[in-house]
Amino acid sequence: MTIRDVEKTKEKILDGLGALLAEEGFGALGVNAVARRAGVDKVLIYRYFGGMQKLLRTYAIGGDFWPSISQQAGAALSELAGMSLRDLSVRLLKGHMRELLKRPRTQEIMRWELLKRNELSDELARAREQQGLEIMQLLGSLDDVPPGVDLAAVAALVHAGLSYLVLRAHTADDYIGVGLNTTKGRRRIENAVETIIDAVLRCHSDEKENRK
Amino acid sequence: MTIRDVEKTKEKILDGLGALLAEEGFGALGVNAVARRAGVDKVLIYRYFGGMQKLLRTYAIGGDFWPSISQQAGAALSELAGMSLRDLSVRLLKGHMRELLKRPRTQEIMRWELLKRNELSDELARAREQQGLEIMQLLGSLDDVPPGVDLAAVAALVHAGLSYLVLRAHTADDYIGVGLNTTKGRRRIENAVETIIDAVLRCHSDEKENRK
DNA sequence: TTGACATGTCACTGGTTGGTGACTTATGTT
DNA sequence: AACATAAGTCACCAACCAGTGACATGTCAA
Repeated sequence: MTIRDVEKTKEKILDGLGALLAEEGFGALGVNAVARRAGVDKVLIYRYFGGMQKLLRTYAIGGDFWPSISQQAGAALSELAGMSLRDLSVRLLKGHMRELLKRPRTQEIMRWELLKRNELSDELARAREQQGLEIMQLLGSLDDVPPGVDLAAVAALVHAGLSYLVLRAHTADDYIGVGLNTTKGRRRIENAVETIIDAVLRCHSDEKENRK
Repeated sequence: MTIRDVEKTKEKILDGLGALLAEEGFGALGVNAVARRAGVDKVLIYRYFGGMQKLLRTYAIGGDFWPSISQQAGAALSELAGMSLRDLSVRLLKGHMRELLKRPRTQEIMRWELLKRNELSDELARAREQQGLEIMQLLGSLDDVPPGVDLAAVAALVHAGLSYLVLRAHTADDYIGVGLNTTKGRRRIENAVETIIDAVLRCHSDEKENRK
């Protein structure tokens, strides 16, 4: 009765998984649920993907979930070369938040990544880690990195903070008095990023002697 | 045959839930699993707690999950009064990470909080938010907050970053090249906190004019 | 001691899960 | 036209799930 088109069916399955993930979260995931949502017999999931695990892998690896460096920066890679370390850092961090806000499915995958360690989570982490390192390489190549500042650690901390605040916005409205779901709150967060980057990149003297 | 002690049984159930949560994560949660783990008939969960939902609420609200302010600061409240804004901020943030690292069940609750919004997640968020505001009040009362710096937003960002890195350590080993499960990596993160706080609290001048 | 009730055990339901084998039917090749 | 194979449907399995009713038994008050 139905048209027989493998690619189309595969697509339906992946779309169904994505929709289910975005709307219900991964708590609702399962072969039956995905098949039902995709309007497809679940046996096809086994035949085409080899089971739920591999389907998830195909989905998470293949999709357009992870914004590229230029997407995060909001500019072509060629333009980035001329920027100052400060501008580049701020652009990338702000862009990270902005892009992540636009991608509910990516958020869902990130939430899912926090749960349980397995081969897939490791694979996702590896891919993401590589991009992070590329970005740090880009930043580190600039010559005005202040001495005594562990830029990677600072960037990791701020980057992680932005990620968490975006993920947290899904289930909470405020974080230490900062609104997570208002434009005002988001601007406060963006300004905090600027404040931190500006301060760290400028005030680097007497960092060492002060610590001990 | 068995001793009949309601309180003991309730405790067994809550302990079972906690152990299950810490070891398997909330993916494995359920009336049957908890009852099995606690060595108790599941019907008692319904009788004593009114179902899984309310059991979870009792668990999450009642337990010693959220470190107090003095726990985070690693000092009595009375001692905190004399500290500088810089020292207090650093102590609280570092303490937050340290305490969170020691509490796998709290981590699990936090992961769970990210998933789905409901009455319980709202209640947890409210309680946590209140403590966060208390801390900010404590910090804000000090008179050396630099003008033009949104301390709450900066604190929220760093606090969120530490939280995310701790949660992430469960399923990944690195974050932008920073080790999450090594003492060296944790020290880098702690130093980054210091770097940021130091820089933000000291370099506040010409913040405004520079932005535009 | 008797009776009432709280405490805990057991068995069962209806529904869902992941997974598999058998089946029908369309498609494309010879 | 005959055929092999791929595409999709269907029925079924054992295991698990949440939830409930019936029952046995310990505890305590009258």
